[in-house]
Amino acid sequence: MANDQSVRVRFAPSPTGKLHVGGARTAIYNWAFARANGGTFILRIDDTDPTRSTEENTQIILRAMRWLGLDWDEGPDVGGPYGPYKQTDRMDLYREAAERLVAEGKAYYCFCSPEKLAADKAAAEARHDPFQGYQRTCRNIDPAEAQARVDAGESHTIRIKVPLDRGDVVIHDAVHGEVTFNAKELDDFIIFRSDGTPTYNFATVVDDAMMGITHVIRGDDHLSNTPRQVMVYEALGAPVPTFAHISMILGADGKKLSKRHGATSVEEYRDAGFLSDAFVNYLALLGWAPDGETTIVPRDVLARTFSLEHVSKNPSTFDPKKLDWVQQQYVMTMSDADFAQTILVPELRKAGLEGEALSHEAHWYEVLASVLKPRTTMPADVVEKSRFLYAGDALEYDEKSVDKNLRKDYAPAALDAAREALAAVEPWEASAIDGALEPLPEATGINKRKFYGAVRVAECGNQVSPPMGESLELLGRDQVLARIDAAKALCGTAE
RNA sequence: GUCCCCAUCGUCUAACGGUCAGGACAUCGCCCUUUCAAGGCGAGAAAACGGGUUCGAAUCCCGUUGGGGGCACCA
Repeated sequence: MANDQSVRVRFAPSPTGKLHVGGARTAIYNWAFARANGGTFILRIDDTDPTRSTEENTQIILRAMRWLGLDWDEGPDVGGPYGPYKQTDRMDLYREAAERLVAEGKAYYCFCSPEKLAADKAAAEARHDPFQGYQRTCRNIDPAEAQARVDAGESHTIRIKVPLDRGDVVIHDAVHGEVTFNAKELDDFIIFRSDGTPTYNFATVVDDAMMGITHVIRGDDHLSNTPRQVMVYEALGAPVPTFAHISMILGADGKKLSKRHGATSVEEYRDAGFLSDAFVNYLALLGWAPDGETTIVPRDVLARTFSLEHVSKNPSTFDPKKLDWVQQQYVMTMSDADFAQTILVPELRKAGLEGEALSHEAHWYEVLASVLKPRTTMPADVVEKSRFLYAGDALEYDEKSVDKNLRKDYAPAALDAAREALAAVEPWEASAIDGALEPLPEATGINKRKFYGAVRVAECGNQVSPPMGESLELLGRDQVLARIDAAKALCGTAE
């Protein structure tokens, strides 16, 4: 067993599906709690349900955890002193633990058939018995006789023997406080199935006990299982860890988050282009608040300041709009070079606008990054906003924009003035370009909005575009002048 | 049925017996402005209900209602 000084926590997903947002938040809290307390974060794969667990899902979960940036100190791939870290590799341990409990009289063999169990339960229901658990039929079979029946090959399960004098079970939950379960509710539940595999409530506790887990941070849905698990800890003679049951994550309709609410798995958010920092930030703050003000908590701050005291008891609704906002906050803190390298260029390549060999110098992408950054939430947003830069002479004009900005009597004069000024700008860079254009509306007597509107549509093909100076700088003087010439032809069609 | 959990703006939340119930997202308005953003300023918006306890309750207690979860040889 681990020494009881240091914090040891674990995240133990079942590989029966992808890692979903609720699980991700549980993982984040466990990780952050370990880091904030100088403890150990363990990843364990709870795959005792062989029919639903797959190796593929395990790999998907590991990949998702890595993407989230939640590094684990012990786990299936990195090993550790308390391995193995996959329940299917620990079957012998469960068997030994169960047999030890039987030998110590803390568990017993049960030979009741599923049919008898069902009948007992129906009878209890019929007489409105408040106790609907196992009737303890096999509890008093003589151990020697029971062993003989087992040896003879009779089908059996193993049940925990809840002490008759065990009083109410009181759980000290770090987020819920004291939770009391009535002793009468406890029944002698099955810890080992007739097929020789352990049940979840048993395997988990054996693992948590053997791995020296000090704090069990998990979903609310396990709260009602906790007294059962406490029985196992006590039978095992192991210290009961501190529990922290965190609430569930709901969809906008207040129902448990599911497919019909949209993306539910971590990898869907990754594929959509969310920054893992932003995603972790958002999830961490869904149900945890360091104070009433803070909205941005970078991962390293989370790892330093997370505490269970501030975890909320109420279920929280997943709000995609706020996730978007957090994402944008993170995007805006990126440097131009970083944005260019990690978001802009990859997206341009994905869209086929750039090939493996880049068409411009690094500086060009940084200028583009600087204007696109405050206009970007998702990485893919940059593509449409950059397209005009790659159109060359085949620029597509937005019909409505042309109508409103070029097919006007003032447009030719505006374009002529702009062309003359732009032909002479030195050096060819944003501030000089803006400086050269700036006096022209007044000089030509054309309203500012109209003037810039004409130039904008001529250069970008649309009345909505990134800022003028940078756009023209990126286009290059030759292309800028060529587009003005091309646009003048469009002006001619004015009525 | 039974046990357990939960209940502050639309959403995430702050406060931990005394505040005009604060912040953030979203919404709306204004400002900035050559478009779109970004940014700045501002507005509307909350204690589920009913009883107690207390000089005083969002905060403590009880009940009701409403949501959620467990009660499996699922995890």
